[in-house]
Amino acid sequence: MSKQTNQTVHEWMSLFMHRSMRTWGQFAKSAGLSMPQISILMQLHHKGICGMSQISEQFEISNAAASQLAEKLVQGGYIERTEDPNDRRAKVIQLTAQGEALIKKGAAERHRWLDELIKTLSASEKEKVNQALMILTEAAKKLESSEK
Amino acid sequence: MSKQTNQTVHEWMSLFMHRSMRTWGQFAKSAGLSMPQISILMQLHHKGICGMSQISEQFEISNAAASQLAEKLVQGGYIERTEDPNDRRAKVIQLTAQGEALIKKGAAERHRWLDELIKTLSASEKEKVNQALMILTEAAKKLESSEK
DNA sequence: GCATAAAGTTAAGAGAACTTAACTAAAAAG
DNA sequence: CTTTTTAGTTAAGTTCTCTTAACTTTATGC
Repeated sequence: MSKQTNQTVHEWMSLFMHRSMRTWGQFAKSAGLSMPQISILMQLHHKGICGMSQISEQFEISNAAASQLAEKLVQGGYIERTEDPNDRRAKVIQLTAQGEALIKKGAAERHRWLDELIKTLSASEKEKVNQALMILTEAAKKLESSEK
Repeated sequence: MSKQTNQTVHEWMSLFMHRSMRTWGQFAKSAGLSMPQISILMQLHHKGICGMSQISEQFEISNAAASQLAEKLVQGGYIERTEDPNDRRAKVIQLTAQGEALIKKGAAERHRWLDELIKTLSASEKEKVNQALMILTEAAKKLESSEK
């Protein structure tokens, strides 16, 4: 049964990923940003606030590269870069209101397809999907916090 | 209730996307390929076979760009480019065995996290997730075929 | 305190992905 | 059959990312 579930999850994931990656690429282009830039904004949306080193670790790029990407995002008004009060060598970055708005808009575009999908479901199917994804989200959050 | 389901789906999706995008980036780097290159391989994995024009449309790049990317993938042995027998102007590309293997390996790496996630679920939770994702996958396939 | 390590920035240059423009070859239109 | 359109490639040049190396500033180890 577990084998079965893995299979189902993988299939859904492939389908979903394929679609989402294209959508993000198109959105990035329309916003005039590159994928690496969008990725950093997404990371900040997810984490809230981040040190520069965390960025370079997460994306496996050098500090220099992270610094340069951040600089462009600061120039564009998407993020704010401030000194870490606990360690004056370190800088922390976070989304500005503009950056937050951009990511939300991108998410909304990606959501459109899912919403279309959900519309085609019956009420009981919706309920099943709802429950299942709540279970998965909960489990993912637990796993993530235990990883750290 | 529909509102609720949308909300749940969006939350799961954000979490999942954030993780998957990083994983793909890391995989691409470890394979010595760029994201655009990996994206094309994924597209081919999904569609099976593709004309050049379809590539440039899907990724919203010029024909020239698609052609250059394809050339590199041919050089690398990941795809095969042949003349379309129905239209000798056109070329079609498809994954080689090597390209197929690469994409499968990447998928497997991304699946690892999901499998960990599923392991933490109870049997009844697994069953719920299984059913729900089967519903979604089915709906997505229907939607996709009706779009064309 | 002084040497060493760590966080980040800057500069220079390599490499990749685009674009436009010019071109080749085949199909469609007339 | 000639003209025009379509599919794709090639070339030149631009922009962006990323790396290494040199540097600044702050923290840490002894």
